[in-house]
Amino acid sequence: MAEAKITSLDVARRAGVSQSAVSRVFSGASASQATVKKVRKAAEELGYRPNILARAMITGKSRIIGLVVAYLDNQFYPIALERLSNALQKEGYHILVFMAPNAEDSVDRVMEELLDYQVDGIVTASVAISNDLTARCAAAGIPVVMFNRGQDGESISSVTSANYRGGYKVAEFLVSAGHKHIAHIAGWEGSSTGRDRHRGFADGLAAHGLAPLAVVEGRYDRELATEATLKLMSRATPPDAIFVGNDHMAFAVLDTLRNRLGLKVPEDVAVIGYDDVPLAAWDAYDLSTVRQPVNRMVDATVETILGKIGDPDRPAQKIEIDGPLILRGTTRNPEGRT
Amino acid sequence: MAEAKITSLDVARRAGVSQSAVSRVFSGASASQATVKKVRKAAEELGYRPNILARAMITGKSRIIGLVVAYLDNQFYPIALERLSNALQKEGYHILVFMAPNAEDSVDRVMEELLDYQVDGIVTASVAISNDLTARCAAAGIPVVMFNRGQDGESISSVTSANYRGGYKVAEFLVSAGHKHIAHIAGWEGSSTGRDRHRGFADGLAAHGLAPLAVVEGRYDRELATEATLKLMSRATPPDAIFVGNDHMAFAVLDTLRNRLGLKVPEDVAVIGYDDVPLAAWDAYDLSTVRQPVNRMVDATVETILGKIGDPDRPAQKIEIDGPLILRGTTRNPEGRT
DNA sequence: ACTGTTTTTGCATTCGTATGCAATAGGGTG
DNA sequence: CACCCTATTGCATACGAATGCAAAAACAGT
Repeated sequence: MAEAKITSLDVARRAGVSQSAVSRVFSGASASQATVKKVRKAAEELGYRPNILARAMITGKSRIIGLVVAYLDNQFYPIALERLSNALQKEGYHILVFMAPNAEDSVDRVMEELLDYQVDGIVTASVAISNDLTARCAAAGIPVVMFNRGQDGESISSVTSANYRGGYKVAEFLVSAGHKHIAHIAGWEGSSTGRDRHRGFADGLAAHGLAPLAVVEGRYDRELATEATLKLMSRATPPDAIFVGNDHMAFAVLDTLRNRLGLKVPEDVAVIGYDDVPLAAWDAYDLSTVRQPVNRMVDATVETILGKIGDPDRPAQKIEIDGPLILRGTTRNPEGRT
Repeated sequence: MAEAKITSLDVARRAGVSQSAVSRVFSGASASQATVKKVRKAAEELGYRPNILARAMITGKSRIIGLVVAYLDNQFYPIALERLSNALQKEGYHILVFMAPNAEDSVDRVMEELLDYQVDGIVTASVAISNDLTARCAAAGIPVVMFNRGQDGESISSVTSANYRGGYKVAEFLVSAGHKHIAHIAGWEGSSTGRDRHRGFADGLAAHGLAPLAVVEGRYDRELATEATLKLMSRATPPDAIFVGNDHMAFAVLDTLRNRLGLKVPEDVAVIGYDDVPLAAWDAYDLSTVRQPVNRMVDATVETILGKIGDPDRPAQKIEIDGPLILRGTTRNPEGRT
């Protein structure tokens, strides 16, 4: 059990050079061919690898990005995480994960811990952060990007899909398909994402002189979505179409409609979700939905955060990426449309 | 824009004590009531928080656990990750995520990077590691726990469910339900998990004088599972029951049977999966499956890794946790059984 | 060959915190 | 009040790598 801690000094000695030479070889600074070769050889033989933490202390760059996320049971997030991690890994960064139990202030507490780790940047997913915290991060010079969530204020970057337009598209489509009684099981009014989809949807209906038959908040939760569905369908005039705030809830809605209520989708009720997670394309659900282009959202997130790390003066950006309506089996197509 | 880096020295000056005093207050060493109060106050006012990386350099403990994982689209893993992260967070540890693109040697490369971060321990999920690497970690004194995967050799800890028994149970159940032509869409013979389930299953059938009708490797992949299903069902004698290596594939199998082939489950074919991910309980699939008790597996993982961090001499443990067969709608019950 | 220029190199210091050691203060006892 | 023991405190150093600076070496030009 050789508790071998091999340091740059060990390598230096073996290669017959100074510690600084070793450092320069491994941090890509200038060094002569000869030393590079000697150092590489010695390092190889000793199994030396630079200590990232020590390096971080000097340079002030830890090459760690903190990710704050509330839950991973909605398939959208693990997939985003996977992509994000891969993309960052390619740039030499890694993700330190922090779960933020939904409570509001827990996010702040968790973010403080995050700062203790001297992360180079923070990505928050499906989570809101206090202005106080935002300011703290800005003061500490740590870029923050909100993923799939926006927030007021100039200073904070965010990457979302075009939620307002998405909601609007859904409304237009459902109207054009001849639906008259259109309900909405909303996400959560406390989230920009949910609000924007809702607003776009309502405006889209209004443009055709309609209004939502009813709006119930589902808070991105299966249970609540199930209840909402039951409630909606037991109305005197039940909806003939339901726009659901995200796919995760839409699956619960479909389960409820088909199995619990024995209804036909889309004949009795049409359903449209939001996200287009992989599961939406599986036969069992075959859900029509608005796609959030995860890859492009992730790319934009990486680009934004790394950009800001590289140039702290870069202003905050609010990026919105448009995604198409994906029509599958839970909607019926309007006349003359494919 | 006050690029404020507040250090323990700043706090010390403001509190009128030495830097060591501040350090002792924050690292829980002994200090008088008076100093603790003064330091706390000064720290509060300045917004001081200890720099974990600097601390890590001295103590050699980073309070970071590396997680190596290959993919997150099988719901089992994000959920395990969520639980794991929460459990570790409670103990003051955090997870640094490394995606290991499936290729064999990429795991090793990724683990090397991991070591650069001076992690206190490593958890690998659904991934195998070379003996060389195992040795390196042992030499560096870094505990490794394999989650949901075992490996030969004394020196490496692992936490799995009782896969052999699980496979065995499935066989017994299917036999008792009167099935005669039982096929297996296996996981991956390169994984202990897949092998054990397969072996248990085969032995279980053998105990009743039966043998699998056919075994096809699905490699935990939807596409392959779909192909396998088509292939199985086009045989002269198609199976009347299929045991699928995990739920993720089983969903593809169900989609194929029901939608593509128009068959009835369980009337025409019964299906049993493995894992019991949340989705298995959703109405659209309602999949009978063997439960892997994620919570207990995660608890065992945390306990093992932290235990080994606390006491490096603790021997490696191979923990197996038994999980029940969960009967839902994709199997028909044998006579006289609930 | 000599001077001027550029590249390489080593020395010494730095990052922010923890900790062994010695000095000091505090507290109790007779 | 002297004495001893213990609890606190500050000083100085260490962790491992990066970097400014100056010395040394390599190179170029005439």
